[in-house]
Amino acid sequence: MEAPQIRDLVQRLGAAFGPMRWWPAESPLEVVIGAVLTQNTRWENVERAMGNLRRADCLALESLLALPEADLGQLIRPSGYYNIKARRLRSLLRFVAEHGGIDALADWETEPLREALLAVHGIGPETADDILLYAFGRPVFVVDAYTRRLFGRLQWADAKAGYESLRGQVENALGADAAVLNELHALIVEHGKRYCRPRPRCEDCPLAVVCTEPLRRAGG
DNA sequence: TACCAGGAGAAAA
DNA sequence: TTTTCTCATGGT
Repeated sequence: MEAPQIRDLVQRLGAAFGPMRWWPAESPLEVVIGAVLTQNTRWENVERAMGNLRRADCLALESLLALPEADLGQLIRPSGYYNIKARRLRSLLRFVAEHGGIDALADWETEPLREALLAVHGIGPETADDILLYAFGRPVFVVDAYTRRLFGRLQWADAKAGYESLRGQVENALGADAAVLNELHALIVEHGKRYCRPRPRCEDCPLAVVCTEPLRRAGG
């Protein structure tokens, strides 16, 4: 994977799809919530769960933490894994509350904040980086299933490449530019949704990437 | 019916 | 240390 290739990818996908303006949320707290709910789950199902929270007037830190875990689980049920996600979400929200809320965390340096997020139960590297990039505007790249699949098909990285390796390569190539890293990840997801899943449409793909390998879960 | 989705942690090997 | 299993709803 070379820097000019990655910059070219941003250019081509940007020309094909236009600006993405991610993350699809109304506030940093909604980014935090959505980052947990979208773990291994279609975004459409996350939206159903977010809708339930909104209708229950539970999109604020205090109201969410006031909910019993079982009740929270029922509200987020459409996003799947609802028992696990209710616990993870409460762990994350407690972390936010204990450190003074979203605005207070915004004052943290990126690396300490990343380490602290990773120490929260249920927050792995992808979820932490979603939060860093889309809630706090930090220059980190999010490596997700779409990214692994596309980079694999472009033969830029083998399927076993580690999360930090891929993240580092992209960040080194594009520099510490949150706006560009934001756009690239959003464009990769858009590409995946339009041309890879649920049904491959390689004939229309602006990257001319062909789905050669079976459509199995890539990496982990 | 079977498979899959913008992961992460626990358990098993 | 690495691999496998588990969690779960909703769409195709």
